[in-house]
Amino acid sequence: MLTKSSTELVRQRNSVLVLAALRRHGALAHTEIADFTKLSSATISAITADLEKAQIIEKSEHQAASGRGRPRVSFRQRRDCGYLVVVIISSDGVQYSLVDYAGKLIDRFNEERSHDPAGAERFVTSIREGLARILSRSKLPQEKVLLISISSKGLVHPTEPVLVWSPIFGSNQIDFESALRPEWQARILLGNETQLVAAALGAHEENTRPADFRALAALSLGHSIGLGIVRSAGQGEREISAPNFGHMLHMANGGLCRCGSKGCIEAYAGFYAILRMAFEVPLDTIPAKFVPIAELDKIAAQARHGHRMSAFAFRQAGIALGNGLSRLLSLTERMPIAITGPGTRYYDLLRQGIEEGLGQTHVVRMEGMPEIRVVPDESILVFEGHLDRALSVIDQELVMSGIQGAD
Amino acid sequence: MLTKSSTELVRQRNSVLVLAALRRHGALAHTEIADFTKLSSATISAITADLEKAQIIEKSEHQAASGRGRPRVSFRQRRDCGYLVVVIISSDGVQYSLVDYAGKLIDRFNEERSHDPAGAERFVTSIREGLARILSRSKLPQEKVLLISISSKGLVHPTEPVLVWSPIFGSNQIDFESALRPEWQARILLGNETQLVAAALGAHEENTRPADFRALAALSLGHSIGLGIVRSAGQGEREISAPNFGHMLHMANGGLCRCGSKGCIEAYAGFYAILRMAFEVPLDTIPAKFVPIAELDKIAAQARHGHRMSAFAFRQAGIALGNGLSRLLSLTERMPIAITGPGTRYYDLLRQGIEEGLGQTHVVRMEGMPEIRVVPDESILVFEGHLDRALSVIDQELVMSGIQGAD
DNA sequence: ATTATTTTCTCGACAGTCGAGAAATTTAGT
DNA sequence: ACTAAATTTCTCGACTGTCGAGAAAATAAT
Repeated sequence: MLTKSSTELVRQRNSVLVLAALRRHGALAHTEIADFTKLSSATISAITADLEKAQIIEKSEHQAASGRGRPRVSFRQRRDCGYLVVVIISSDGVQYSLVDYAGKLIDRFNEERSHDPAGAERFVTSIREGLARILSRSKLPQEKVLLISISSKGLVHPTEPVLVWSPIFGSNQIDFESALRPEWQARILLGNETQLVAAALGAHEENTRPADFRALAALSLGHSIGLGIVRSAGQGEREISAPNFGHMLHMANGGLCRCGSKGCIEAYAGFYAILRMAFEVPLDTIPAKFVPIAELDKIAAQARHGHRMSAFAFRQAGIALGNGLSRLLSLTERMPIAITGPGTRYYDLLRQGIEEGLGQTHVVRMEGMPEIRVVPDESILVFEGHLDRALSVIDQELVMSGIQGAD
Repeated sequence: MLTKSSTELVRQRNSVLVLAALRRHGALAHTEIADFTKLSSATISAITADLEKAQIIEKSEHQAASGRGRPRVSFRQRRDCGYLVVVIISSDGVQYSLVDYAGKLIDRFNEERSHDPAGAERFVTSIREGLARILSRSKLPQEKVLLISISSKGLVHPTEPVLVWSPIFGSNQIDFESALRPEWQARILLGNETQLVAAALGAHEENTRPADFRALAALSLGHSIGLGIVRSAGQGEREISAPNFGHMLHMANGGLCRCGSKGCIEAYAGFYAILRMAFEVPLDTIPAKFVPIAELDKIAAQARHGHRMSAFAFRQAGIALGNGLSRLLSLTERMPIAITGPGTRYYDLLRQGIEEGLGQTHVVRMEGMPEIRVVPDESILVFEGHLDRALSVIDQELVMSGIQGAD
C-alpha cells in the first residue's frame, strides 16, 4: 500500500535536500543552495532559518567578498551538532574513528583483536570497551553520538544490524543492536565492507557524471571475496546491497571452502584457495585459516616467471571470479565492476581467467564485456563509504526529529 | 541528486493513492476511501471532486441503502476514461485483448504466428495489423487507447520497450517504441512474461498479508526457463525485474543451448534439454526447435515407471534449476519461489533435483530451504500482471496530465 | 412530525512553495 | 564624497494543499 503524503513531508524532503547540497559542495550561500536544489529563494530563506534555529547549520562569518553587490553569507553544518563513530572491523584489528557532523575526523585509534573463533561474546565486549574509550577520550556527552557505523567482512542482515556470518565467527551471529542498545541510544548501522566501497564509488560516480549512473559493483579480493552493489533507485536515492558472492556456488561438489560448503567462489579465488591450488594440495583439505600475503607474493612471482602450477592457480581463481560475475550480470543489468582489495596486485595474473570466465555466458557474449576498473586503495573507500551513508542518515534523522525540537 | 518536492506533488501522490484504493477494493464511498488511504475526509472531498471534474471517476448511482443515516454514494472509475491493449506473445500465437479503464475485458482474439525466425520485420507488421484490427473492431477513436502492454518470453530491456533477445528471433532486437510510435500515441510497455507473473503474485501477496511482504520470485518452466522477481521498494512501491535466468551459466562448457552458448540453465532444464538427456543424445547437438508436450509427457510417464535415464534427465534438470536458484539466493535476500508454467506437471520428478541443487550452497545451508510453491495456471497470472502494472501506470499518467486538463 | 444516526460537504486554520519586488550592502565611476 | 550599478538576501502576498470541526443532508426508527 502506498503511503499518504502531506505538506510537512514536503518540507522534510526539501530540508534534507538542502543539507545534502551542503554536504556535497561544502559551505554554500543562499543563492548557491537555490541553484543546486532548484528551490526558490524564498523557500531557501525559510528552510535555512528553520535549520539555523534548530542548531543544525550556522552562518559562516568568513566570506571572500568576491565582486560587487551585497556579499554572500554562506551556511555550513554545525560541527558540534552531532557525532559519528565509525568502527571498521578487519581481520587483524578494529579501528575506531570519531567524526563530527561536518565529516571531519576528530580521533582515531586501532585495537588488536584476538583470533579466537569462539570468542564472539568476548569480541562484543571488546567493541563495547572500544566505544567507551573513544567516548571518554573525546569528553563528549554520550547523547551527542548520534550514530555508530560498523563494518565487517561477511554477510550482514539486509535491514537489521546483525552480522549473520563472518569469516572469523562463522555462523555465530552477532546482533549489534541488542549488544549496544543498553548503553547507547545512538542509531546503529552495520555494513559489509565491500558494500561500503561500492557506496563510496557510487557517490563518486554520481558526483562526476550524475546523469547516466545506474549501477556499479565493487569486487574485493583478499583472504575472502566480497561484493557490493550500488544501484540508483528512484528519486535520486542510492540503494546498496551486499550479496553473499564469495560463497555463491561456483562448481557443484567443488573444492572445500572455509565455510564448510563445497565449491564456493572463495574456495577457488580466496588467497588460501590460490595457495592450495598452487601447491597441488587436494581440494578437499581443510583450508588454511590465514595466509601471509608474502606467501602469495612468492607464488605470484613464480607464476610471472612461468611456473605452470602457480599460473594455473591464479587462472582458476580468475575463472571462478569471471563465472561468478557473469552469473551476477545474468541476474542484474549490465554494470561496471570495480575490483579492489589486496588481491588487485595480482590482477595481471587473474585477468585472463576473469575474462575467460566472463565470456562463457550468454549475456556477456550478447552485451559484451562489462567495464572493469582496478581500484587498489580499498581502506580509504571503506571509510568514505561509512561517511557517505552515515552522514546522510544523520541528516535525515536530524530533520525528522530536530525541527519541532527547536527553541 | 535528490529531486525537490512541492505541494502539487503531494496532491498527485494522494490522488493516485485514491485511485489505487478504488482499483483494489472496487467502488468505494467517501468514508471508505478515507479509511483505506488514511487521508482526512476533507481531503477526500477535494480529491474526488477534482477527479470527477477531470472525468476520471464518477458517482455510481447504485447503492444498497444499508441501514439508517445518509446513504453512501460510492465512486468508481469511469470505464470510458481510457483503454488498454494487452498483447501477449507466446510461442504459437499472439493474443490481443482490449480492456477498459476499470479493468474489464471488452474484446479478445488470437492470431496465429509464423515460425519464421528471420521474419522479425514481418512479425512487427503483423503486430501492427493486430493492433489496428482490435481498434477497428472496437470503433474507438485511437487516442482513447492510453497504453499498449506487450509481453513476450525472452530478455527485455530494463527501461525501454525493446525485446533484446527472444527464443524465436534470437538477437534480432525488436524495438516496439520505434515500431509503433508513428501510428500510436499510446504509452508502450514491454514486459517479460514471467516478470508479469511475478507482478501478479506480488500484488496478490501484498493484498493478503501486506505487512511482511518483501520479495518473491516466479520461475516459469517450459520450452524455455523464465524468472521474474518482484521486490517491495520504499513507499509501498513494487519493483519488478526479469533477469536472464534461463541463460545464466549452469556449468562451464556444458550442454549446448538454443542461444548458442554452452552450459546455460535452459540447456539442462528446458523441455528440449530434458528430451535430449533422456534420449542420451550428445549434449553438443543442436537442440530441437520445438518439442511437443506429448513427447515430454511420455518421458515423464517412463520416469515415473522407473525408467532410469528418463528419471535422470528430470533430476539433472532439477539440479540445474536448484543450483541456479541457490545462486540467485546468494545474490539477493531470501525469498519465496513460485514455480509456474507447463513444466509444473513434472514437478514430482523435478523436486528432488531442485532440492539437491539448492542444498549445495552456503546460503541455503545457513538459512534453510526457501519456500517453494507450485502455481500451475500461468496464463491467467500473465494477464493479471499486465493489468496490475498497466492500470497503475495509467492512473499515474491520468493524474499527472489530466488534472490541469479539467474543464 | 420528530429524533437519532450516519454520511457528505464546507469553512477556517495552518503549513508549505513561489514570484516579485523591497531592502541591504558592496564596488565602480565621477 | 557621492551616486549609480550590481548583487544578494529578505519579505510579502498569492496560491495550493491538508486537516479538524462542525454544518448540512438524507434516511430509519419512534
